[in-house]
Amino acid sequence: MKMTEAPGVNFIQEAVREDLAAGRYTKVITRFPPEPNGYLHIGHAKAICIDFGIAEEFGGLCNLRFDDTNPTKEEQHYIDAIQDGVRWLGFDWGDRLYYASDYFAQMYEWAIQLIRDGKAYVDDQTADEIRENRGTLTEPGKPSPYRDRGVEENLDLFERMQAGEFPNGSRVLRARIDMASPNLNMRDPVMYRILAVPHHRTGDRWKIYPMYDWAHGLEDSIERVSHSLCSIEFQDHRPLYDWFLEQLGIFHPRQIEFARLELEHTVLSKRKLIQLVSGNYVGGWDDPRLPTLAGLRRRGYTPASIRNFCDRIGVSKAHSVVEFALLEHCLRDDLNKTAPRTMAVMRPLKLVLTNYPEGKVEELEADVNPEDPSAGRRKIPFSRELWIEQDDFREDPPKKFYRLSPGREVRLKYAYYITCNEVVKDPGTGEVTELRCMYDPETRGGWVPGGRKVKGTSHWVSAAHAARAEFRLYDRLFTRPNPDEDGQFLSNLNPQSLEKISGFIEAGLAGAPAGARYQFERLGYFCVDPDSSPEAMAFNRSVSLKDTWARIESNLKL
RNA sequence: UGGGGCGUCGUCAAGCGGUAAGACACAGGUCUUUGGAACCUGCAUUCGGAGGUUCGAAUCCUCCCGCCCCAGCCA
Repeated sequence: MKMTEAPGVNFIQEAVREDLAAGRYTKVITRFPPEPNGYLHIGHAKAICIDFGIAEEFGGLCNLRFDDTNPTKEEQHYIDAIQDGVRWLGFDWGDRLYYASDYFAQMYEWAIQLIRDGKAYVDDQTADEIRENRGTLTEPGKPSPYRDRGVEENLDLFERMQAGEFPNGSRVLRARIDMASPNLNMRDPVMYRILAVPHHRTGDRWKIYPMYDWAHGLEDSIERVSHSLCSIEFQDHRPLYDWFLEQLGIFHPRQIEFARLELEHTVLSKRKLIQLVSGNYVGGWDDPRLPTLAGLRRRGYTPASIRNFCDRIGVSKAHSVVEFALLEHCLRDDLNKTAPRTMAVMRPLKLVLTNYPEGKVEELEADVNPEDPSAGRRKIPFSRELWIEQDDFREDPPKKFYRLSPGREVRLKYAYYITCNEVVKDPGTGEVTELRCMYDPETRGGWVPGGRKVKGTSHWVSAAHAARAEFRLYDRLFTRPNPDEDGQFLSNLNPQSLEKISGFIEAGLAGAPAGARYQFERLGYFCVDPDSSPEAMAFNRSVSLKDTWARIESNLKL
């Protein structure tokens, strides 16, 4: 890594810095405010990194606040899962765990204040009427017939809304702002709706629930949040956010918006993710092909790699779609330094060393991680019959193919030089079923005293010692970079996004705990899936190693 | 066509009037018991377009073009 990288100050850091310098705020408080109605995904990870990152950078604090203002969609188990996800990502909110629902009483008081000031009114129009009278993008809205109701009547009606006297949806409380505003959000937005349904935290205490625009700024204000960071679609809501705070004359946080993350070949909208899960297009919220935190975690992504990714994509207001390759790079970068190496064969081809004594077993030594000498060495059993990768042999090798072929000598990693003498085929299909080779006893460990070089090195496992294992190979979930480009994202699913194959692992790996990560040499990074057992190990391929040969070969074909 | 926002390399993204950072990707090379990693080299005479201001413009002004968001009693 070069040290020429600029300090990198994004526009939010700049704004916070200025606010502090100007004395507008004395302490930086941010918040991550998920609604507990779904699972966290990598887009949330970006927001989490920004929210907690800004707080930390300026010596402040970040609140974890559940924005639980809509009991029809929210559930306790989402609250648990979200906390688990934030913690896993590596962030700590300490004792700053808050709920919007804890502020409902205060919000109610403030609503009464606005009614008294003539700045809010109860509207008896139906939802359809409200929509029709809101006007359009080019035409102003029409005032509600109830807009000029007297203060006492509004007060009475509002109290009775909360008392449960009216059916759901029959009335709303609206802010009295400007029905002709070019910003639709300012055309007398709804503050409360009647929703006599039990809330997962407040039970049946409330018959009315606050809307986002009314509630969010108040929540921020109550918590003395200095900088309320959110995504770009809330820009149009900022005038309203500010309006409520001004009318109430309470502590006024600053809302700053940034572009949300989009990733190629996947979807990050709650709605689409739900469709994938409930339609059984994937195995669940933690399907390793999903960009959910649970999915990435099961796939083998490390928290550090995701944080690093969020760091590298930067923060701006420009609509951006990041290539998947960057996320993969961040994972490889992390795992290369930390993952223990081991050998596994995904697509086995039998190899017999004809001059190696039958029944003999040697213990050979190998690095656990060549990038990290402190990781030590490990022992691997070697014997006469081995499994190697089918891809490592070509009967008729193309140009630049350095691996094994008839008459050619290659190295078995950490073991011996071998030469292929005979190719055994299935007489029926012509398929290569076995390679018969000779090893050079002088090359033990994979070195040759004189310096005779060999161009290829293959990984292998001893047939007598290896354990069977399942490998789950994942590919992009969608074939198109922008899956919903045609509005038909479900029809753009990649039918080859999951391939399960059976191969061999070093025996010592059986029994490795779920979540354990390894590099299978020359193949990629894998992690133990939770549905493994010592007798039936299953490994998820987190990401492959870069494959130069595959690139050369595909360039040759072009 | 109302309002808001955004347009700098294939993808992100610095740049804040003084003569286009960096990362990923890609291409070539060195090295190598992972065709991995590491290392080296190359990769925007140009910043959506056109005018203008200026000794000097990606940065300032004007007009134009394109993309995104907003008409939930969702957040």
